[in-house]
Amino acid sequence: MLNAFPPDRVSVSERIRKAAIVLFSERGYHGTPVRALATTVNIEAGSLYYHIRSKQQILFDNFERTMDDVLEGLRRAVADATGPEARLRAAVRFHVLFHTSRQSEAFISHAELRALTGQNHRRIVLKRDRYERMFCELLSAGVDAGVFRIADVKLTNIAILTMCSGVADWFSGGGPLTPDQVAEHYETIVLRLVGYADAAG
Amino acid sequence: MLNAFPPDRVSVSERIRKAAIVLFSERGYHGTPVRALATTVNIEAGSLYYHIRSKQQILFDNFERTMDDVLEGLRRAVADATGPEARLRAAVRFHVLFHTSRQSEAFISHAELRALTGQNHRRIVLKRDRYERMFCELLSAGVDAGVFRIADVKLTNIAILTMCSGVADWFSGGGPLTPDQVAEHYETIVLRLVGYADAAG
DNA sequence: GTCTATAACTAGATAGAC
DNA sequence: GTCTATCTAGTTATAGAC
Repeated sequence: MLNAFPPDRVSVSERIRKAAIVLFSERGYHGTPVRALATTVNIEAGSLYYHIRSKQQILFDNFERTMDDVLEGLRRAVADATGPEARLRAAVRFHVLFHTSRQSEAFISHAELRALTGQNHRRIVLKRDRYERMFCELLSAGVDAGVFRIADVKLTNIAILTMCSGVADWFSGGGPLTPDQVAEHYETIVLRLVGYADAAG
Repeated sequence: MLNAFPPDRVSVSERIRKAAIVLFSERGYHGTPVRALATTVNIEAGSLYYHIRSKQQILFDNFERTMDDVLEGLRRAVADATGPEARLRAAVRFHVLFHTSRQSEAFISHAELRALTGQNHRRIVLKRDRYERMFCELLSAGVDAGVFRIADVKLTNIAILTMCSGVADWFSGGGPLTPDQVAEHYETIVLRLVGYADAAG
């Protein structure tokens, strides 16, 4: 049987990227020496710099990729759904599944935001704000349509987002629940907390 | 008018502790050199070690103090309340107010858990687990009494806790809402998401 | 109780051989 | 494309003068 991508065909750059995701999520950016990255990909520290510009650049590239993917993913998820309930469900489902399937990257994307410097930090914060606004508009739409009862939309939005992003903190693939089951529960929970009329759960 | 504690009566140890809370929350434990602590309290780096054992000890002491206070606070908060609804309300209220009034400490207590070493880490995780169990029992009590409808108590518990702890991430004293108002909103949100019958909000 | 000086080590990053 | 060697700077922590 053909295998188009045997393990040793994976580029060193890609292996560095993956190693950084694991190490940054486990020990934090400042807690991870570049030598630890080098050891993980079985090269010497000096050799890393043939592939990377700086440690900060690895972090920023990971942020940008993750933010772009989550923004695009949310856009697609809600585009397929009609009506405030279905659209919010789709958004929560997507958000939760993203935070289980790309758990470490998602985790880094809020835990290590402080570690981004200057312009890097500003650029990522802008993308995060865009994501929050997209989510917030789903709530407002439901309120305007009279199907959600929300006292403070911005507060409820951030409450929902921190709750759903928290999945990246505690989810375990070896745990009792599959990503799908977690997503299902969170859909119910979120619909309840926005006061959706038919949210029996 | 007498002032029993003029600013310069505050011990250096105490000023180091406070400085660490601010710096660790802003830059992270690994992102904060001990020299930054020294600068903040206007002494030289070497002088710090007359007051502290190690940087790690500062972090651990802060964790232990914060965890002890939050555990004791939760115990008192629910002790004053009767019935599942009132007890859960009191718990959420306390949790949110703790995360606004002692925002930086609370923030560190989940953001920097990874930075604790060996036995320090294990001891704090045990306390965190105790807190989670105390909270979880409030949910179970409501389910047993037939006033909460919860499909998965453990999942709902962690969803609530991550949501409420998230307040330490985004709350701003200069923002539009007072701590009391945030607590009020969160009480409503939580009662809704546990399916409390009378949770009109 | 704070200082200066420094030990002992680690950090991120570069240079040049191969 | 990876190596070794190294630079410069920064790290936590200690020692001994004052």
